[in-house]
Amino acid sequence: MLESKYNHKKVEEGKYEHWHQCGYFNSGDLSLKPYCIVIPPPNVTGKLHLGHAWDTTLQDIIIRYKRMDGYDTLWLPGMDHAAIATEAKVVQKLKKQGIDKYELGREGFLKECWNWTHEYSENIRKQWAKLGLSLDYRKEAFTLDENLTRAVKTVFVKLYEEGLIYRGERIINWDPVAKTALSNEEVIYKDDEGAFYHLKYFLEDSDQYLEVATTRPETLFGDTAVAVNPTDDRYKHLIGKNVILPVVHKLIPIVGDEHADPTFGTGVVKITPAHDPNDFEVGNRHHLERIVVMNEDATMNENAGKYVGMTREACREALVKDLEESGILISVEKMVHSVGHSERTDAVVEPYLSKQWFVKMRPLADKVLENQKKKSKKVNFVPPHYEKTMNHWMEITYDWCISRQLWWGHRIPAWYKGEEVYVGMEPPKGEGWVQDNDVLDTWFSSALWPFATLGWPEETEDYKRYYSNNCLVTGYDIIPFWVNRMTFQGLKFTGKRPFKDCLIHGLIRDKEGRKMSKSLGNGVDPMDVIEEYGCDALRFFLTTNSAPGADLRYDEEKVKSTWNFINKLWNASRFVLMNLEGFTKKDYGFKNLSLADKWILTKLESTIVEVRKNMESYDFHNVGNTLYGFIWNDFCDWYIELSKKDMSNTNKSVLLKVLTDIVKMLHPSMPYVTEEIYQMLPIKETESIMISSYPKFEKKFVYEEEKDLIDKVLEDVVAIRNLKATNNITKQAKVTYKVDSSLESIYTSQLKITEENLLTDKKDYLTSTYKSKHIDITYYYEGTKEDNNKKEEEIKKLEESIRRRENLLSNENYVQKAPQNIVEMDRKKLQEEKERLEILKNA
RNA sequence: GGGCGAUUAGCUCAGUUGGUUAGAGCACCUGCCCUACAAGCAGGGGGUCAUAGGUUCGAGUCCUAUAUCGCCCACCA
Repeated sequence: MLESKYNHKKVEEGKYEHWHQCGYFNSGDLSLKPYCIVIPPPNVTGKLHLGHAWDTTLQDIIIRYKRMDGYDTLWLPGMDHAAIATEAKVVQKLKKQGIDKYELGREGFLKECWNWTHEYSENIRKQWAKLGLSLDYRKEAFTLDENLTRAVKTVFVKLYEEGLIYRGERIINWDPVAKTALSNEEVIYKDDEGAFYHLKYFLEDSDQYLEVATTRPETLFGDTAVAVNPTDDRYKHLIGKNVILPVVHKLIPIVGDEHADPTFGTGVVKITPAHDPNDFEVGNRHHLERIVVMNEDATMNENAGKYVGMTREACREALVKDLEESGILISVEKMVHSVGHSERTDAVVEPYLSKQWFVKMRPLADKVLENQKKKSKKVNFVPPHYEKTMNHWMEITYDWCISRQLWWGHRIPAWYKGEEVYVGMEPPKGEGWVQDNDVLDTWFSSALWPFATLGWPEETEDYKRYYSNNCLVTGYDIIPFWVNRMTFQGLKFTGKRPFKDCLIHGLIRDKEGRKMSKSLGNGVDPMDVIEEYGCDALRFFLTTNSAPGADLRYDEEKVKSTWNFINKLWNASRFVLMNLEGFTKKDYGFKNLSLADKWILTKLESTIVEVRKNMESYDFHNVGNTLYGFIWNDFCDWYIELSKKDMSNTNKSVLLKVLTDIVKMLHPSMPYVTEEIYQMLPIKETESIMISSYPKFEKKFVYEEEKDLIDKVLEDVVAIRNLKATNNITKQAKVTYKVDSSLESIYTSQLKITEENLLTDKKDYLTSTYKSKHIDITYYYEGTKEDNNKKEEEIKKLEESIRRRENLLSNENYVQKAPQNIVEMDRKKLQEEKERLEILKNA
C-alpha cells in the first residue's frame, strides 16, 4: 500500500541505476525510425546549474516521449574541454599549490588538465543521473577525443586549402591574464568609470597645438599619427603637417581620415595602429608604422621609455602626472565608457597587434543565409523569431580569430620552417619543422559536435543513421557562439543542416527577475532543489512555467506547488489502487459504461490529442497545464468523486485506464513518480513505464453526446452548490426535486442529498429553487435568504447576450463571411440561451 | 547607431492560423477535518489585454505610430 504522503526521496531511490542496467537508455534498434539529439556539452569546469537542468530536462522530455512513441532514440552525452575556461581554472588551482604553468611545462600541464577533466566529468555524470536523464552513455564523447580531433584537423586543413583559413597580423582582443587572443564573442563589454584626457600635441616649429582627447594616454608611445576629418574646417588646412608627440618628442603626421568624427571630443584623434582596431585601419590607409607598446601581460615594453615594466594602469597614472607637470595635460573629463573584459578571466581586454589564425566568414555565412531560404533544408527555430537572430549574425559577421595562446585544446595543425608554412593532418617530413604552439578556440571543435560525435569524417553507420540530428536544445545566449557556427560548419562539411529543429529556451532568473550570478550570490543549485522537493518536482516546474524562448523565474513557491500536484497525483493513485485490490485481467473491460465513465473517457481522449499536439510543437508548458487541469479538475474533483458511488468492474477498469494513461503522459516530465505508480498497477503492459507506449487517441472511447450531457449536469451541480452557499443552506435543509432517473444518482451524490433531506413536513420554510433542462430542485430551510436578485441578474445577462447574438446573426456580412462552424455555434448558443431564459421565467 | 523582444488579474505567466462572455497557478474572501489527499475540499471576488489610430462582419491576436522596459551586436579616439 502506498504511503499517504508522496515521499520523493523514497520514490527516486535506485530507479535510475535500474533503468541504466536494463539498457533502456540505449539506442540502436534498427527496426525503428531513428531520432537523435546530441547534448550541448557542458564545460568540464564545474558543476551544473539550473540552466543546465532546464536545458537537459527539455531534451529528456523529448527523448522519453519519442522513445515511448516508438522511435529508436539516441541521446548522445558528452562534454567540452572548454579550452580557456578549463585552462584558467587549472592555472588557478596550480597557483594555489605554488606551481607555475610555465615551469611545469606543456606536457606536465596537460596531464593536470586531464586529471581535472576526469574528476569533473565524473561529477557531471552524477548530476545527470540525479536529473534522471536517459542518455546513451555508450556513445559518450569529449571534444578532445581522438575522432573529434581527427574531425577538427580535417576541417582545418580543408578550410586552409580552400583559402577560408588564413594567418594574418591583425588587432585582436588580447586577454593579458590568460595571455591569449579571444574572439569578439568572448569579450564582455561593461560600463566603466573612465576619463577623457585632453592633451596638447604641439605643431612642428610652432607654439600652437592640437587638443587631442584620449581615454588611453598610455598608448601614446604607439602613436604614429593624429587624424582629423578632411571636411573639418577647423583643422583641414593642417593635414600633411606634423605634430610633436609628447614625451617621446618625435614628429608624427596629421592625416585626414573619415574616422575622425568632428562632433566627438575635440575632433582630433591620436592614431595608435597597434592598439586599436580602428586606428589599425587608419594606419593601413595611410601606411603608418605599427608600434606595440605592451608585453603579453599588458605591462609596458621598451617602447614606453622610462615607464617600461609598469602595468597599463600604473603607467597611465604616472604618465598623466608627468604630463600635468609638463603642462601637456589640459584637462581631465570624467566619462563612462564601455570597456571589454575577458569572459573567462574578467581581465580588461587589450586590443593588441598580433599574428593569428582566422576563418574567413563571408562565404560560409552566405551559404547559411542561402540555405535558410529552403524550407525543407533550413534549421527551424522554435520559437521562429530566433532565426532572425542567426541570420542577422550571418549578415554582419566578420572573420573569426580561432588561435589561442593556450595549451589545453586542439593544437593547430600548422608547422613552420623559416618562412615556410605547412598545414596538414600529419607533421611534414623532413628536418627543422616546428609546430605552431597555439591551440584552437574551443568553439571550433564544438561547431562540429552534431556530426563529429557520430563518427564524421568517416561515413559511419551512426553518422548515416542519426545525422542530421532531429533537434538541438539550447539557450538563446549560445546562438552566436555555437548554433551559428554549427550551422555553417555543418552545411560546409556535410552539406546538410546540423539539426532539423533548434529549440531555444531563455535564461533562469531569480524571483525578482535578476540574472543568476556568482557575484549576486543568488544562484540555486539544482541538486539542493532535488534534495528538498525531488527531481520530478524540479523538472515539472522547469518545463511548465514558461513558453519556448522565454526566460524563467525560479520561485521556490512554485516548486512547492508542483510538489503538491505530485502529492495530489500520488493520492489519486492511492485511491485507485486501494479500490483495485484483487483486480485482475479478467475483471478488466468496458461493458455497460456509465454516463460518468463515458464522460471521463471522452475527456481523456481529448486530453491525449491536446497533449500529443503540444508535445510535437515543443509546447511543454501547454502539456503540463493540460495534464494538470485534467488530473486535478476532471479526474480527481469529479470522476473519482462520482466513482465512490459506483465501483463496478467497469468503473474500476476506467479508473485503471485513465490512471495508466495519465502516468504515461506525465512520464517524460516526471520520470520517477510515474514509474513508481506504474509499477503498482494491477495490470501493466511492460516491465517499465519507460518502454511502455505513449497513449494514442482511440475513437472508440469518445462519447460526445454523453460528455456534453454530463458537462451540463456538473454545471448544474456547481450552480446548486452556489445557491446553497450564498443562502447558508445547511446539510440539514429539506429538498424536493424532479430529475431524470438516469441522472438522479449523480445529482444526489454530488449534492449529498440523502433520505433524511427529503421534504416530509409542511413547516413555514424559506425556499430556494434552481431549475434547468435536467433538474428542478427546491430547498426548504430556516434562516436568512439572500439570493433574491440572483435570478433577475441571470435573466438580465441572458437577455443581453441573446440580443447581441441575434444582432450578429441578422448581420448578413457576418453570416456570409464567418466560417460555418462559428455561425453554427452562435445559432446553437442562441437556442440554448432562449431555452434557459424560458425556464428561468417560468420558475 | 543596427537587430530582436516584452507590456494581459495584486504577483508570476499562458493565450497556437483573427471567431463563444480573455484563462491558469499563487495570493485574497466565505464555509468545511466528507474514510485518496487540510501539502486538502466546496463556493466566490478580481482584468475597458500599455496608449492612439487603422484593416475587418469580428482584434489581446494583424498593420502604423507613441510610451515604458529588456536582450543581442556594433561604436564610444
